[in-house]
Amino acid sequence: MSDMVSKADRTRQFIIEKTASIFNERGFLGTSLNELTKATGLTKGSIYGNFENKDEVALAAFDYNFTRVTEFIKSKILMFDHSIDRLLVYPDVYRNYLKVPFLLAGCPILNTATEADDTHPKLKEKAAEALSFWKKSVENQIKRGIALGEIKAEINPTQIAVILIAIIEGSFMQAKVTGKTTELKISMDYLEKIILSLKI
Amino acid sequence: MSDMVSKADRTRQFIIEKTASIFNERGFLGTSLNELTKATGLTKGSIYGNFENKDEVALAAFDYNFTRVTEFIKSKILMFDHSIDRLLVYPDVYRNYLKVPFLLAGCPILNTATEADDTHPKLKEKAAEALSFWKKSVENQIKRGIALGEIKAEINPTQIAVILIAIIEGSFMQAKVTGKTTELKISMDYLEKIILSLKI
DNA sequence: TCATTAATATACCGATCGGTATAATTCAAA
DNA sequence: TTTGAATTATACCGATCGGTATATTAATGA
Repeated sequence: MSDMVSKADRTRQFIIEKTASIFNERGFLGTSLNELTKATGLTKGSIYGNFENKDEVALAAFDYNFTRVTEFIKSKILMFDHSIDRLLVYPDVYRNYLKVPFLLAGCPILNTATEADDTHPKLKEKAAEALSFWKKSVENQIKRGIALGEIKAEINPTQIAVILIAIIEGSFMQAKVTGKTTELKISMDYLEKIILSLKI
Repeated sequence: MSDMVSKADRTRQFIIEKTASIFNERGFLGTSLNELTKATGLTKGSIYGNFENKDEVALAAFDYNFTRVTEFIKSKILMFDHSIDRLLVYPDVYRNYLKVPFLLAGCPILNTATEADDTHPKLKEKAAEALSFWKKSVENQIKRGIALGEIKAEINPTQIAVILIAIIEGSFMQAKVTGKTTELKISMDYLEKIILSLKI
């Protein structure tokens, strides 16, 4: 064994990477196994040798999609020290979502949540966990700002987190369906003002 | 002919009414013709005698769903004269979405937009038109308020409309996926403050 | 090098998909 | 009451769905 990573592990990862964007773009029901074989160049048997069923591929793909966005945001956030600058990363990233390849098909949470909420409990649960993680991250960022004396102490972290997420997701949907970035720009300008108003 | 409405017209309407909520809840791909026959008690031949294909049923169902929400909101709005009171109808309705049967499965625009944006151009177009209509309605309500001296003249109607829609849709998604109304309550409280801040 | 196992490909399964041709039925007007 | 048209039901189509048993190939350790 050369590197402690089995062939199967690598193939599994390969399948996830090649299909994740398809799941995000077309949804669970909109993605057939045939498309998975086309995207990977593998056969059905090969895919089912690495995953139990379509569900398992979709769940892994969601994790991959969400992690990609999360890591991207995280790397941008870590470029700043001040809590306000860190929070401003959100409007900055989503304002330019056309330039972020893996955001072009939309936010994985929004896409998954709306498709799965009444049809696919396991994917819904994934979306719920991801949403909770995002909310917690924003809350912690705000709490950090308060602790460092950068953000007003009377600010309610949960409230700001919920509003921030709502504005991003809601305007993201508008942008996707209208095909224009006007609404997104308006919303991100507004979100910036909210964030700046937190400053002490 | 008894009432100028043909049997076919009535059957067509019957099919729409019986299937609209299914399309909204399960999506276009998630709704099979078998489910349509079960929901209506009609057969496939009967459905295809009144609609050209599944697309046409789904498009009609979307119109029906959207009209229901629109009419509901409109009736509430017309109970008030003051522009601020009228705008407050939005947070009031969505805050209590659990009590509005046809909102339980989610907002038709959000559901349709996220499923169709990369897969179903015709449905996407419907969602885009509906969104545009909603935005225009809010804008007009604000313009009316400005004209009547009820809303500050420096307010940008488009901006407020976009933000209002974003907050509603974004927090609605959170509510649906978490199964809790906490986020919705927080967001609607915040939206109320925004609306009240428009007052002269 | 050889045997063993892990990984992939082939070929197929029953079920369901959306859709349709045609037959049976119901309806409205004469 | 009869007739022609409008409406609905029956029975079926080919295609595709997710999934699997089995054969083939490739990688691994002795």
